[in-house]
Amino acid sequence: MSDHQSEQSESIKLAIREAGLRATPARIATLGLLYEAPSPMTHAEVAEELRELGVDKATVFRNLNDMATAGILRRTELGDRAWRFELVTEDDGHGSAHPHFVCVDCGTVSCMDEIKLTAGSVRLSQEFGEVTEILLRGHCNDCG
Amino acid sequence: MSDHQSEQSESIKLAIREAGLRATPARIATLGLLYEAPSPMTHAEVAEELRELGVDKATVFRNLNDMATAGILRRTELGDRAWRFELVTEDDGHGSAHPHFVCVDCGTVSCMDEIKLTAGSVRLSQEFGEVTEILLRGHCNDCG
DNA sequence: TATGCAGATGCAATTCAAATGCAATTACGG
DNA sequence: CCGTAATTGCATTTGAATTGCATCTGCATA
Repeated sequence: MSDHQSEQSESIKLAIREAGLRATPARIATLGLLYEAPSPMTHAEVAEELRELGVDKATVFRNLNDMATAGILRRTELGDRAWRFELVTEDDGHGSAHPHFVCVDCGTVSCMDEIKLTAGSVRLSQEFGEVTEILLRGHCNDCG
Repeated sequence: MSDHQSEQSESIKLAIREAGLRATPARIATLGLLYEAPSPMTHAEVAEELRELGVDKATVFRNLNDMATAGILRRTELGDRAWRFELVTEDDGHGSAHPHFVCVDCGTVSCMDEIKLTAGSVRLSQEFGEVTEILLRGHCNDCG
């Protein structure tokens, strides 16, 4: 028991450093937030939460982008012209075409490990290039 | 032979009016453009093309949005914070899931009319919700 | 064919997320 | 504990997208 908080905090710091970035309070708080969040958060949402900690908007923006670039976060755009960020967990790291379902209403991202293209489609898709991501977007059951 | 141009122009006008909008030069030109386009165009791209005709940016923006709302155009967001528009054709039996390939390097968007999910995947995807868009992202052949 | 007007347009101004420049601050390897 | 490069705060800038408003115009009607 006892120090869940600091344990989590420690592993968060670790993750940040492993990504080649410094473990600053703003970044730790950001990851802590996203860890609790049930769905991806926007720049603005994170900034709002961190403002009371005295963290500047621009810092939040830079951190989210930097951590996304570093691979700790996933950055998605759901069609409302606002970037959303969520933690990238180890178990969704698998390499190539990795299908996700994104609800354009609530922003929830679900992994669809079983979804596949037809064999013919896979062949056809190779004529366009190397597919690294498959994204299905729509309205999730919770949002109707 | 002869007046292909005006024939097309006429059917375009028809389509606009059927959607409950007025067939103005700007709209006719917009649809003409999208008719030729091999893949969806952004607000900016259309505006750029129509500028030489003396059409204002704002007008292009409003028209694209209006025609999308009216159902003549399909408006999609491919993850790069730019709305893209393409004609909705009758034979778009795939009114819903219409696959696109987006090159994450050069931003080129291609239509993938033939790409399909396996039947099992379609069933599985319905457990998540109503899929309105299928997006494949990756590196196109030109970008390596 | 002439006419009225709701719908459409052009232009300017505004909005708002996102990006940037720079000086001050801070994490952290040594 | 220090030095330095990364990070931050604050102000400013960018840039696509949207809006307000006065002026036009497509087109339904007489």
